Amino acid sequence: MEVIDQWVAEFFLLRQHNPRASPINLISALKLGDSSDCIKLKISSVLRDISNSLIRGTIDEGMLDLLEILEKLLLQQHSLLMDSHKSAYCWTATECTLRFMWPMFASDGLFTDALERIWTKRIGILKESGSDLVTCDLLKWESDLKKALGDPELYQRIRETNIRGDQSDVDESTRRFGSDTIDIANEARGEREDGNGIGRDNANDGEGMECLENDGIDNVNAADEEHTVSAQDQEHEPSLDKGDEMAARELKEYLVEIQGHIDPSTRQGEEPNSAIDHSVDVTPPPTRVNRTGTGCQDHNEASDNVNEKGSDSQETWSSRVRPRRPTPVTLSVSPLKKGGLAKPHVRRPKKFWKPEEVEALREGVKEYGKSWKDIKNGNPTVFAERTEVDLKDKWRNLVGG
DNA sequence: TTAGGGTTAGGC
DNA sequence: GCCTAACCCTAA
Repeated sequence: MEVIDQWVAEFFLLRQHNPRASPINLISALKLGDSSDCIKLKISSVLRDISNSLIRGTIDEGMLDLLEILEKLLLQQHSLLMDSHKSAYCWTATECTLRFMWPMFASDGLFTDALERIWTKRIGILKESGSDLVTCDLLKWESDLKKALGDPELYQRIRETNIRGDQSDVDESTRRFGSDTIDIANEARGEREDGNGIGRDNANDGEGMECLENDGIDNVNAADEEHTVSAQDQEHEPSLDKGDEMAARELKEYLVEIQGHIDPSTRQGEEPNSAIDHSVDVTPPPTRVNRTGTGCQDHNEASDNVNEKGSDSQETWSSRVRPRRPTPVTLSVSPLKKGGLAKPHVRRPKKFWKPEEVEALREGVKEYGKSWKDIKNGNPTVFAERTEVDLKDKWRNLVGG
């Protein structure tokens, strides 16, 4: 019976795209056991909930605790960390920082505090422990966010390209695309489609937003999400607070259960330890800052965040910002057929082969034959700026073919 | 992923 | 205009 329950749970996790529905409910109802597979399934359900929270903008820093605990649990089971787990951590950390960028400025201090609290202290500890949660993307975000502190132009650019879309200034046809939904969902699935995540950004993403190696939070379908959330927002807006409150409570209870796997002394009904429950109050003062006419827009006033304290009646900020794209990384080789070039049919600048490249190619052919991919992978430094096709073409020239 | 034909750009 | 090297496209 438990096997069937697992199937049902897996099906639910794979198919449900409603950010307002918590998969934890079903997992709990099915009364799954504590086997390794079941725990992974439960972890997946938590990741799905975090994904939903990101989509809805209801993420808070307590999620970072949760994700860190999940990593410990997986380590205990000698299981590998899922990419979606790492991505969730990166996005959550970034989201919890970005929310302080709008409408405030760096000089207001809250952004600085968030940098110190999340990136310097929390992630600093992870770095020291060699955590797998510290990914390339996370480090790039850290670099950019800290750089933005002393660079008003970068601060402004990040702020403008990562805030949530406007709900009042845009016309009806574009409103839905201004929502977090499509972007988050695109991010989640897009990189599976185009490999390197290149060339799929909208105009706001600007130059260089090219790198995303992870596969995002699993199972999110952009079209479904977009449709679902829009419809849900329209149909159920009056009950948002109550529903979110329940989801927050479910998630917290679930956290206790998961933590129990790590620390048997922690059991259902007990309060999570302080490491879990010390999520900060990220609700900024209720006063509004005048808009500056930078193209940034006013945002949805409806509060949909009960994970943050005091959000019942006052506006919160988590619904305004969310991580959008990984930080800029310039590829050394343009992807030829994946839309990575600004315009189609723009040729790469001609780059003549250096003698050491030719020599490495000769050696590579001796070792691997005409397996251009292996040759390139066998000498990634020398061939950093060459594609497999380049290698093939050069060899053709060399042998006079 | 690879092979092979086509295109482009620069030198002569 | 021809040759060459590098880049691009497409079929298998």
